[in-house]
Amino acid sequence: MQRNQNYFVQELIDWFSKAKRDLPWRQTRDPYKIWLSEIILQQTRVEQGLPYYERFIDHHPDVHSLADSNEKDVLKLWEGLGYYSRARNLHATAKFISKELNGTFPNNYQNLLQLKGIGPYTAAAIASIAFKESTPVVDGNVYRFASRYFGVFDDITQSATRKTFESLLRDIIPSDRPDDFNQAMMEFGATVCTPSPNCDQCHFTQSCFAYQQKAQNQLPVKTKKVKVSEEHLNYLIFEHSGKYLLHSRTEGIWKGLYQFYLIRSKEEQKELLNKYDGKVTMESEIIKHILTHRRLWVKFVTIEIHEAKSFKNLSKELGLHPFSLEEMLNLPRPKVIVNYLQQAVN
DNA sequence: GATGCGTGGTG
DNA sequence: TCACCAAGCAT
Repeated sequence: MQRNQNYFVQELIDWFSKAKRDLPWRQTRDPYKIWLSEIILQQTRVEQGLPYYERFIDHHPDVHSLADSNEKDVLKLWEGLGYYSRARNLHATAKFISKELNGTFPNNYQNLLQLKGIGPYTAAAIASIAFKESTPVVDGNVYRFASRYFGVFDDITQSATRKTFESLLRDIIPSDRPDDFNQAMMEFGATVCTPSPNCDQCHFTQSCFAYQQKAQNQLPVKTKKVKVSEEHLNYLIFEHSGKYLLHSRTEGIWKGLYQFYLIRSKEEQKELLNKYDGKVTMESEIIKHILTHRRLWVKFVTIEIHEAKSFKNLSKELGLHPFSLEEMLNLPRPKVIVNYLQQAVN
């Protein structure tokens, strides 16, 4: 196994030396230039970031020049690239390195990680490329390529999964060429093992888990982003002789806590009433109360939400989370609550 | 740990 | 058309 992995690493680095794109930050080991390129390339394609890199180097060839600039000018140079906090952090870090560190860059992963705008990926990239530290980078390309090649099914949207990949790669990253290995992994993911992979031009199909299992489209595992669609929270507030009808949640989050009756639905309130008319369910019994028992004071409060927001967070935001029974008895009158809810929606 | 942050490309 | 994605980070 170890022998096979050595073979994989060697083939990958050989491929990289032949196929790598000729990019300006690959012509230098100046940590300032490596750093600048990595910040620009965060969530940004090479073609989009390249002209910005050139412009920054023209205006600010070293960290002192950038530090002596002002934030407004830096933002002007950044204009159109997006994620503008990157520019503010870039400038702040340039000032820190220039003034506090006398222009000397931190030269290892842990110290780089302390700098503003530098997270796990960027710290590993700079440490390996500028300082030859054997620390693996894990970015979107690496997740894709490594999960397919090695057959890793961990959900990459879970932050704990980063450790799985770091550990796997730490075992195979060659200590003499961590820079080439890291860049080769990313370059391969960016040009061959793309989301819709180019397996016909891949060197590694013989030993690729996904290719052999025809699982390219199953990897990497990424839990689906929740589709954004409307949903209604229908709160039923019953009042009779100054008393309010509540119930205790029987399951899920907030089990045992009290709340007003709630019917979650995709439908508008009117369709909801039609849907439950005549059906024998707990909820329909409540609907019947609404329709027939006029002496009950009943108010429907319907709130439109998007599924993209978790129910838990939205409820908290709107102040709809259930209360203990004791708290519930001390609530203001329902009408006040209704007004509050409607305001919260606006 | 979930969420917001931006612009541009892709199938 | 549009969901998804691209060398992530801060909060």
